[in-house]
Amino acid sequence: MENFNNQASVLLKGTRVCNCKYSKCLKLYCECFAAGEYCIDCNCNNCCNKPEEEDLRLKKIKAILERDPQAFRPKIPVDPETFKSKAAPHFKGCNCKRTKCVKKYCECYNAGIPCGINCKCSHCKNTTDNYSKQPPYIPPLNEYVKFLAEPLIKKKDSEEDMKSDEGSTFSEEIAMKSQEWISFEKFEDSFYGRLIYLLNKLS
DNA sequence: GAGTTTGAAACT
DNA sequence: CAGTTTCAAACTC
Repeated sequence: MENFNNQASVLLKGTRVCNCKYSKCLKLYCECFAAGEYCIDCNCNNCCNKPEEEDLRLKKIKAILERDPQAFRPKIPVDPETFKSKAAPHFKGCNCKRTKCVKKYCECYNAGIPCGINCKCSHCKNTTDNYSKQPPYIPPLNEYVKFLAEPLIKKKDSEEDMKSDEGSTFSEEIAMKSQEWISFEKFEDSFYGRLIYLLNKLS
């Protein structure tokens, strides 16, 4: 936990730059906010996604998580070594209707991954045969996100959504994941570590 | 660079 | 939870 808090104390900034005008960078529309990062050197207006507005920022994060405990879970599997998406399905899937998933409006196409079983798109051309045979992508829960999301899920969801807790333990679930997820889990550890650290400051 | 299109996120 | 609105990025001209 010590190491994890040290990680959390530094909100690493990626290469993204947002241009938000109306969201104050406190909604998931903002790429930086959605990634759990402060806006640094962005082109945004009235930005509140910065250390000076931390109280407001944390309230917004908490409100979003109340609505959807998975909201800040990375939707695209990312290899932290290369920062490139891995060949696994988008967590939520896309819902493209007009672009056939061959333009960057499509989150899957934009991430360089084919659409998969999680997608609800129409007339999709962003597919591969191999890919459609893959099982559903269920992002791994690490100890951090379990700590964060469990109370929210309990409050929000029905008993059937909780049954995985009764069955296989968290560590067993992780053990069942294929080797390719390991680097992604490390990525999540870092991301959720920061997030939970911030949430702890709220309570 | 301005205006349009698009689909995720947010809201009702 | 389905329909609508808001939003910022992608795209077109």
